Amino acid sequence: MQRTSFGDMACSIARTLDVVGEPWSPLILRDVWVGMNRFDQIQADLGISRKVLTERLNHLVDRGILDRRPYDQRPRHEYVLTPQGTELLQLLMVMVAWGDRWLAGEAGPPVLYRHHGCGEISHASLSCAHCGAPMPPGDIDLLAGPGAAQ
Amino acid sequence: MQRTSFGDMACSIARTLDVVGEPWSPLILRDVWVGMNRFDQIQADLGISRKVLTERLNHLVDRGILDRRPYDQRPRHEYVLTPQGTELLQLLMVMVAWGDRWLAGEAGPPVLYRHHGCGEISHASLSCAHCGAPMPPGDIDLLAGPGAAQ
DNA sequence: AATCAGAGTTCCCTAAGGGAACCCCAAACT
DNA sequence: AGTTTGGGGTTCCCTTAGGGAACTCTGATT
Repeated sequence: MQRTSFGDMACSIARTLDVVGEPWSPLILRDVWVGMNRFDQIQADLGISRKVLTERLNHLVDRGILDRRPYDQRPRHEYVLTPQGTELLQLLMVMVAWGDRWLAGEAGPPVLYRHHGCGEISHASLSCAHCGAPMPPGDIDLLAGPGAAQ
Repeated sequence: MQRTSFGDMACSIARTLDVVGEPWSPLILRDVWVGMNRFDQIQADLGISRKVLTERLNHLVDRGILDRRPYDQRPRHEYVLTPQGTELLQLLMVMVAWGDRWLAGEAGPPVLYRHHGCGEISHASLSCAHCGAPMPPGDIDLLAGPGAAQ
């Protein structure tokens, strides 16, 4: 489709999209997260075309999000999250929180999250990494950073 | 490209992708967030094809993320975030945090976030909406919810 | 009347996704 | 030994979405 590459933009949103912004990628990460580590498992679960799944897995491995490792003498591998990939799960958690809130409808959320810390069903919300207080989008000023484009 | 629709899956990640998962959509929201509210502004800033921008804007308006409103007697409109759209910015903030951490490189992050609450340069991290403690992805149990597929 | 500017349309071309069939390889039957 | 099985992909063709440039429409403005 001769798609524009986002990787070269001076924008961390665009750069992140360059890694996991392609169709299916977040869903593949979700599957790996919940223990579907093998090609055929993921393919069957998502109903994704095998061709596209191959492309996405290769891309995620290339970008350091997934690790491909053998689990048998035969040429069999499974995919696991790298530390970088594990941190990406935060993005999925926020998507879940938003989707649960606005799109779950009558039936309610398809999956519930229980927080180990307090043992309660909950969801993710954003807080300031510095002071720990809530940090909604409106409570932020944007300033040019060192990597800003000229 | 006869793309599979994610909207019907019993998964809040897939449903959220159905709203903002298409190429460019998060970047369009970012632009609107920082005050680029008009078609030509966004088009010039992103370098997106006008055709695709039209499609994306219509989709985001249809899904209740943006509001299209006139600002002149002439047929001129600008796009603003709805409450639903404003909450989606959390997703962008997490993308920024991740991209800043893993992809900013030597130059450092292109944009800095200052939190109103504490006045410090910071970034978003996830906490439990129930108890307020940090909630990394590993500290969560997933349980079937009421809207789970059979 | 002619021009202008914002906000799209239209058209063509290329490339990406879907889908089904096919392939490769090591192990496990028979 | 020969065949089957099953994971993990390739290959091929078809359709459709994105890129890009040109064109249009509509009220101002000159």
